[in-house]
Amino acid sequence: MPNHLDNQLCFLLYATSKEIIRQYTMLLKPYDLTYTGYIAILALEDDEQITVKELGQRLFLDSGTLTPVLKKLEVTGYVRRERSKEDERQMKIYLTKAGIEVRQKLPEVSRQVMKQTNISEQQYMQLKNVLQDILQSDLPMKDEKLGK
Amino acid sequence: MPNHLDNQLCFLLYATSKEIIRQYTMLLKPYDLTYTGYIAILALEDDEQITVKELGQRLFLDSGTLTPVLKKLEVTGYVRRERSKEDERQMKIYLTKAGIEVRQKLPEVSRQVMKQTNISEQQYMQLKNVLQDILQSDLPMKDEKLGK
DNA sequence: ATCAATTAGATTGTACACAATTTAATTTTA
DNA sequence: TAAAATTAAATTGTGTACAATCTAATTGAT
Repeated sequence: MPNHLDNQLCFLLYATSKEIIRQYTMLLKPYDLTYTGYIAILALEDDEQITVKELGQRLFLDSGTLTPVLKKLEVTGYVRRERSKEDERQMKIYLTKAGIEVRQKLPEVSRQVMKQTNISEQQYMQLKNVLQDILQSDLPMKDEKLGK
Repeated sequence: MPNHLDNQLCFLLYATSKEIIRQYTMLLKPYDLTYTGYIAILALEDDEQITVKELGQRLFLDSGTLTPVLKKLEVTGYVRRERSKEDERQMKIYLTKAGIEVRQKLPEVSRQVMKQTNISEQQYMQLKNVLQDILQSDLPMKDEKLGK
């Protein structure tokens, strides 16, 4: 880690996040899942039907990212997508039986990656707390010109 | 933050990293810089000529990502790229005068983003230490099948 | 010196990420 | 209630990421 990047917290976050996601990506390949598909499946409850919008809020992703991911998960057989009858604009997303089954195996993947990072329980909690703080410190959105 | 993602440290890292990079991206637009271009410029020293490979090691990026970024920085006028005379395979990258100038303005961008995240000095240091630990805990590479 | 291995960077292909636009459906309002 | 505004999802366009392949240059081993 060199020179001016030394004190860049953002760069550390960015690089660490990428490294860890690479670990997940490798371990998820046998399930035919990418990291994005993985978090989408984790975000769905067993008997829940949610819209793309709500899923996007949980994952901090928009329809531009989610639509192709969900289409691929549908082809793979882990989710189904159905036009809502109450509001035809909405797509209802839900896990298939295969989706529920694969999700049960996923905690093992996560455990394995965490083991590799080799961080202590204390560090884990510190990290979690700080990150949650930052994420909740509602940062400005792209159209957030004038203060509310 | 919902259900099974609750305890996912990786997801927190991923989401926080994206949010902060979004802040940078907005503030970097006036300089015609993306976040990737920004870290590339930060990684270059004033009178240094480094290869794409070495820059990639500093940034955890490969030539597939860096080549187009560096070409764009060249068009914008912040860096120059020259074939090395000692080894024609290598490209030597270095900052132009404009690149050196813009880099001097960049700490202000970083300061502004950090201010928005609103984390304490103590949290900043905690975060930095843990992330450095993880990043240095050399995680397996893609071809790292057999030990050692 | 020659041919095989290695290396650097570029290119290709796949998969996000996200802004901006589009389309269709729903809601609001005059 | 008809037109205007809003909304949800999809689409389009740009810019990463990264694996895999390719090309050209260099190094190594005979």
